[in-house]
Amino acid sequence: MKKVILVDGNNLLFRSYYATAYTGNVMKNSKGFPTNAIYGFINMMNKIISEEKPEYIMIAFDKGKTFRHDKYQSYKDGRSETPQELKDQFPVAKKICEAMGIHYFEIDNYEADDIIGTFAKEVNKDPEFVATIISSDKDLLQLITDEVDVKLLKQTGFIRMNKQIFKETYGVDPIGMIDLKALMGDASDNIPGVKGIGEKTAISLLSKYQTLDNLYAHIDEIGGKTKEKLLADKENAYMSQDIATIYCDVPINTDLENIHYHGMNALEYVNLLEELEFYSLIKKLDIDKEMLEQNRKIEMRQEEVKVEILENLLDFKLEDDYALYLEILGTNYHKDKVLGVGIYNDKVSAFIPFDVLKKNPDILKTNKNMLTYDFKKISYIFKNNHILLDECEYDLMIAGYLLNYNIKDDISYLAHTKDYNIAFYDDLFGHGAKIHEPEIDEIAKVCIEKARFIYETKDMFLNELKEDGSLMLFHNIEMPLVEVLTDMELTGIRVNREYLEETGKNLEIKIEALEKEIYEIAGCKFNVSSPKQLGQVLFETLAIPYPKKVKDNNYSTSKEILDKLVGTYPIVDKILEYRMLTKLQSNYVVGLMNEIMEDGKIHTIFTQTLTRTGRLSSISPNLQNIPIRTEEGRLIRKAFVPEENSCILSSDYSQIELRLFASFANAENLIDAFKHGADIHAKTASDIFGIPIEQVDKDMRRTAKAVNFGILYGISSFGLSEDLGIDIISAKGFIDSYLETYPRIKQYMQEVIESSKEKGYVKTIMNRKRVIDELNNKNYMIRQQGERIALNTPVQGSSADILKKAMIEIYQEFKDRNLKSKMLIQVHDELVFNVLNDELDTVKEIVERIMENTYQLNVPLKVDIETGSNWYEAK
DNA sequence: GCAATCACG
DNA sequence: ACGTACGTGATTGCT
Repeated sequence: MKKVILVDGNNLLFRSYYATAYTGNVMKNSKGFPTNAIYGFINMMNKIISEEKPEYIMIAFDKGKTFRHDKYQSYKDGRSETPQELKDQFPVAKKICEAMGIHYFEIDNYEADDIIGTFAKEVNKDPEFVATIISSDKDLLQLITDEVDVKLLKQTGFIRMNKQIFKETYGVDPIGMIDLKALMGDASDNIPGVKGIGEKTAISLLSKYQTLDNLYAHIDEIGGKTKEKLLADKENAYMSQDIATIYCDVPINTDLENIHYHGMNALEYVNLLEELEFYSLIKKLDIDKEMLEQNRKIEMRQEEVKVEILENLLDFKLEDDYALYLEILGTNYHKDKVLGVGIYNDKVSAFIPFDVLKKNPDILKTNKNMLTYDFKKISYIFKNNHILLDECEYDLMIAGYLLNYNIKDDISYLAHTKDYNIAFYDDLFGHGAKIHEPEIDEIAKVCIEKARFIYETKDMFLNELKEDGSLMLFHNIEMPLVEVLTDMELTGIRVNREYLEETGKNLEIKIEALEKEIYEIAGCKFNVSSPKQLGQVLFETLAIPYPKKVKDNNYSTSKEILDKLVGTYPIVDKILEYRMLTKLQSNYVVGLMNEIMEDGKIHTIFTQTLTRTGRLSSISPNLQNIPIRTEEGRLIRKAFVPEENSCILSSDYSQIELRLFASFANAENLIDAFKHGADIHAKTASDIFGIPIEQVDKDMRRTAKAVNFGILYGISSFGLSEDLGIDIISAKGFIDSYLETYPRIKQYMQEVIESSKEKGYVKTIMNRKRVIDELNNKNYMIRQQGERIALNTPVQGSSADILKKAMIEIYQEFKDRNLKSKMLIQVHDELVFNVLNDELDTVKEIVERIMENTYQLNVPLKVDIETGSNWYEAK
């Protein structure tokens, strides 16, 4: 059997276009050429090829007005005009087909359907062949035969329609589809059919009379209104039949050997992908990259860099500001091998291998300005290896981040957006397990290219920052923060390994016991950590009623669901406990122990250029999500201990986000409450329930607290009801009551949404700008999400701004006063320090003063400070 | 490599 | 009728 694939090209492109176009922002390359339909099209074609493994394949496209228009001028009337952005993509898609090695057909006056029909007919003639048609258009189902089936594309996935399934679904043979349409018409193609006859009647008529001809031959057997309708529209019925019939004799060469699939022309294909800027697709290709590189025309805007590898530094001197790029082998600069640095300015274009640099640790202390990409990485590595370094006032990674570019470790992504064609890191060095060290010449070249990119684009990026009004943020917050974070990363936090080991053993015992109990109740052994297996055991084997509507035939076993079953089914309690304990074990006991370095400390990396709000993130390991909400989890914090003669001090802002929100909205009522140091959730409860604050009970306070949180996130009655476990109506009641009580908040929220929609972005108090594409989206849900982002970002982002500013000032004051205490960790609204015992009072005073006063608002900022002999005690 | 889950603010 | 609170990271199971 030889497999033939017949693809409806028009259908695929339309689907791909509309699959993403509803966002209102069609994907384009940097030249502004729309690419979204092609992107989806390529992915779909790759999928088809990998799934079907065809020996023969062709794609058909529509061309010109079809013969159907001549016969029936209203054919396809009422369809909206094809958007120009989609039209533009057709010619390129055809080029892609050619490059992929797939023959495409377009014949004037015929639709893709007809071409496919013609090939299907050919396949039917030759018993050696079978065919599969790919489309989401049900019209093509009429072509189904014993040799031809249809892969009917759905929103997700597909249905394979063959003769048998078709008959079961529609009650007639596939060819009967035509007569079905003749009777019921087709609104999408504006085929009239018989007026007043729909799918139900049409199917029942045809299952009795099989064909249109036969039906009219026995018209007298039919009674009443149906007969009248059939007779009145007989002409339309036959005309519709004609139009609905796919024409299977298009004048083309149907020799199947012409559509034999031999695979792509890699060179041509990659050149096209490059033009389209589909770098991710290029990377996925499994081809000989070197051969390709040599063959393909590289249109680098830049001329080749000069590459000088310095094995000794006798003649090396830097007399001007310079860009420096440091390359490592991997993604974790705390652990991975350092390869060397590329250095570039108008006079120098050189690479210094790291071992050479280590032997000359003062060669880069020039008192000129250094320009960088990821200054924190450089400064960490230099300081860790006792290499002196110059001041840095410009880091491209941070500039790009503030400008809303998508920043990755690999500078090449940013470079490509500015037409610098620098090799991607993964292509040169590999990824994950396949990582390897290339020849030094290659490393040197790419490293210098990166330095040149930094050097040459500095003024341009600074200008962009200036236009956005973010220069202050850049110079006064983010750049100075680098040194603070470097110091925190270098310092690290001491960890009690024995304590973790002990905890791990205890957990192990409890987990094993629980496992046994769970198997016993379930009556079988299974992997409790597998949501799939667990779902089956709970809701099928044990037949526990599923508390929510079943989605996609899949049971969720999330905490949210299981919590509803707690107390009723003992196994559920045990599973939740099992989950909690295994989480502690794998993530916090084993996970943290693996991250302890030789000095007995954990050194996290603070990612400064990732979050969309301005917060930091913490990786390898994440020290911003150490448990605290449950006692068992919280005990993990006992493993984080101070140095000699020191204690742990934790200082966290009380309700900073709510204070900011009240301040921005100028909600006097709330601001006053904060000024008087009231319990803000109790105060809110008193206001929305309209009772004196003394009468607020626990439950009311809890409700008010949830509403306060909800407001910060851009509340919805559904979300609140889920959170509180109440019905949506009551939740809506609370929200309405809140907004009535605080009309300023309501007004502020409306203003934020309005202005953000107009501008397309929001800003924080320190002019951190977040572009929100979702705001003017055509899709309601996405627009709503944009509005929530617009409401939340100024709050979350300003809070981040303030804490960053405080960190810089605290760091500076420690330095100025020669304190030995150290800032260790930042957790969004909290700072953790190692404090020398004899510095405790001083540090407390500094931290509290700076955090509370670093930024003046019309609400006070308050911090709570605790100390202890470990992080657990400092609560 | 992705989805599900759950840890934090 | 939709599908639902903002921002993160690590581990596990599974394709």
